[in-house]
Amino acid sequence: MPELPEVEVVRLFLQSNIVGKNISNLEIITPKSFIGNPKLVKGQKIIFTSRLGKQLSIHLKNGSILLFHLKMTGQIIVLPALSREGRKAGRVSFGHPTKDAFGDLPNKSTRLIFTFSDNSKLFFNDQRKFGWVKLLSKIELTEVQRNLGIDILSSKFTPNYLLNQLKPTARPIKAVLLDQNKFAGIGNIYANDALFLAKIHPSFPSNKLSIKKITLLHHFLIQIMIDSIKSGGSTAKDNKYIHPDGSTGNHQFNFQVYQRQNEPCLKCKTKIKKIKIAGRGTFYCPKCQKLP
DNA sequence: CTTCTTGTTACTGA
DNA sequence: ATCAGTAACAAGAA
Repeated sequence: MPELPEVEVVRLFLQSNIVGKNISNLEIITPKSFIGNPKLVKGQKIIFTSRLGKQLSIHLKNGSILLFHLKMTGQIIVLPALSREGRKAGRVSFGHPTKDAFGDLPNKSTRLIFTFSDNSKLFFNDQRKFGWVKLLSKIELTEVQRNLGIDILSSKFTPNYLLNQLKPTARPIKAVLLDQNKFAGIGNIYANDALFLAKIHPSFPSNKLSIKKITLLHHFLIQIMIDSIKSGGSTAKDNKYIHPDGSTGNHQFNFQVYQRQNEPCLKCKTKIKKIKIAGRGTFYCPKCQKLP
């Protein structure tokens, strides 16, 4: 569920809240969630964060990188050294379950716990265990990300790049937009809504789009990512996305067609349809997004 | 009980 | 070899 905007909102939070901290401990509750040698993160200082598509990097002092992929239900939650109760009582919460907006932590979905030297903590929660954290060298990071396409917010994502990626295939445009090897960061929410904004039918053959439509699509893809980041990302139905402080995003209130099947189109009142493309739920307005 | 959902990868078949 | 479709993964909701 977390797509480019959600991962970017999390990154911005981490950039201003955990950079400079030292990792004093890493507790692995679910082994499959962590790939690498956990001993190598201990004592490491966090230098900066970065993001490519849906992947979030935390760069450590020794040059290695903690790479996060939240997949569908991953969460990153940062708790200050003192819990709310702890602050009230003047006690340190260390060693005890910590209560907050999201309930007790660690909880059933907690897979990893990073503890910092100031006793604040970072929890990696992931209900379905599809997400992961990898400890990588710079070379390994390059290798892992070698096949990822251009990030939508990169200056290299130009109308011409979009055109070149759409040209070689007649697959439905929506399926092509979801291909992370072509474009890093687009997921189901923003693929559906960007196509609506550009008035393109999700089944339209990728290689048959006009230059005009491609230019429009390029504009709206960037626009929707920026708008969503400003709104704190999308906390949707059945979506586990929250900010690291436990608050929710607000872009779900701006959904155009995503998860709005049978509701009226915001532009023409026509009932939004739901179909399946490449095995994924696909939402569109049959009047605003016509096939030729 | 079964079916559906999601992002990504591995696999399968054309 | 290349491309496209789908099972698999996990857990919970409907």
